[in-house]
Amino acid sequence: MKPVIPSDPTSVPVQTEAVDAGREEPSLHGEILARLRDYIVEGNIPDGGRVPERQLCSMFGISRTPLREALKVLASEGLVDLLPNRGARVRQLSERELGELFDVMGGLESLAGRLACENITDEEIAEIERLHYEMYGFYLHRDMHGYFRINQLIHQKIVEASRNATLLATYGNFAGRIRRIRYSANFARKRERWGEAMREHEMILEALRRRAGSELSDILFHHLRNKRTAAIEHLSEADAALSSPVPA
Amino acid sequence: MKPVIPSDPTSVPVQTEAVDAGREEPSLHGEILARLRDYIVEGNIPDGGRVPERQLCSMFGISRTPLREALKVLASEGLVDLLPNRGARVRQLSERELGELFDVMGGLESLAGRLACENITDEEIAEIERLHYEMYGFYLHRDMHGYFRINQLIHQKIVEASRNATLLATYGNFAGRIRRIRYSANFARKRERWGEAMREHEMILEALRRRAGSELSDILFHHLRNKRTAAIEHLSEADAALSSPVPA
DNA sequence: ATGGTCCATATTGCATTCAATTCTTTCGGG
DNA sequence: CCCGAAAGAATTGAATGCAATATGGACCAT
Repeated sequence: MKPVIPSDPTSVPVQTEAVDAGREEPSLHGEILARLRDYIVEGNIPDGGRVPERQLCSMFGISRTPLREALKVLASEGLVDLLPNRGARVRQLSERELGELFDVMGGLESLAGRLACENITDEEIAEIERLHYEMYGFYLHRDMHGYFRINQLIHQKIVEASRNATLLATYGNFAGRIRRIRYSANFARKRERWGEAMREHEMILEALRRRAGSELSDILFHHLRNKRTAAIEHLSEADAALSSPVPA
Repeated sequence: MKPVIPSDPTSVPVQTEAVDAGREEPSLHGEILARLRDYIVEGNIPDGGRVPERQLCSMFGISRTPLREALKVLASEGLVDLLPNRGARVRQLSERELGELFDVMGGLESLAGRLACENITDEEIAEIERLHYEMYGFYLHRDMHGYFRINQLIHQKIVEASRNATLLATYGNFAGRIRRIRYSANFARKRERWGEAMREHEMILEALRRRAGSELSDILFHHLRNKRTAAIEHLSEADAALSSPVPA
């Protein structure tokens, strides 16, 4: 008889099944998917550029199968286009699609704001207030980088306060698709837009304090609408400058 | 010589590449993906049931590779869960997740209504009016099946009128995830809810006529909220009846 | 009889392989 | 000198193969 003692108490088999909050994927495929997504979102491949299967395989040290699986997923997420027999290209957003994305983001944030008003705690509001004033500081100092960082954080916090994991995941998805666009330089020429955005954020905070769902919903949508307009104007100008580098 | 006349004006070669509205995927993988998704959405596999790779392979007459790719995509869409080394299971929605889904749907429809007010044509409104009264007829005759069919069509038309292909695609995605739940029998016990829903639809139509975006947005959200409540109550009752078939 | 261990089977994850399509280069003609 | 065609190289899409892990059942000990 060999009283096979169950290894030892410290290596208790963790219950990876009953996790319902956020399902984990410790598989190779999952890791590759995340890494490839980051790689693309971070802009390592130019807009419309090919996604070199073979090269990425050796880069990640894997075979083509898991990479191709990841590509299919990224295609369904809208990050890349899959041209039959011609490989994957990082999807370049037309002006129209960019506008559509911003509107959907607006809808999601609008929803998030409404739900947040139902569920947010006083502590979370206090935290957002803190961030708000921090952001205001960056605004006063004209620190665009700091401003945007906190700005994203505030929006993120609101979505988290909605207590809706599905919404959070969807929001993250679309945020990734937009993040490829560098709209950080938006306020470079449009100072007044920056002030406007700051005022909108005042309204957001104020509505959140009152937990006025419908109002916050409206404010957030229009906030994103304005963001959209600014982003598209910025993009158009950039395009125009590119197509005619030396205007007469 | 053969004066290759450009066929004829009716069969102009369609540009399948420059299509930005809805990109096509004529590949085998794309077809399998669509077929498998339908297969699951239509409920051919029980909730939480295994998705038999090999069996489906022979069923579709393909090898495992494209099927596995499709499964990865369906997992990212939230239709199935991928357990490492243990295969795919059709995702069973907890009550909480179902509620989350309904809320997100509410957010999307809310957005769609707002955008629709900006873009809808008089003809489209007239079409929705027609559908509305047709649905009202089904309501009067207590024809639930007909009612639900037109109901879905109206919501679909509103989303289409938003002129936002991204939103339309996302909406379809979530609709598929919910469609597995049979909530057709919702009004069976709750007649008053049916009347309430009908009144909400009156308000929807009325706001749409006036193109009152914010209002319609609000109405649609609350409409979906009520749908959500009804669906979850229905589900809970069904569960309760299942766990204690013979109440004392 | 019950609980646990061990082994055979089945299934999964990934790598490799092969056919098919596309891209590139080179050659010939105008 | 430029353009077009054709062959070769490279890349993609899908099938198959193999190692690793999970599943199911028989067997043994208590």
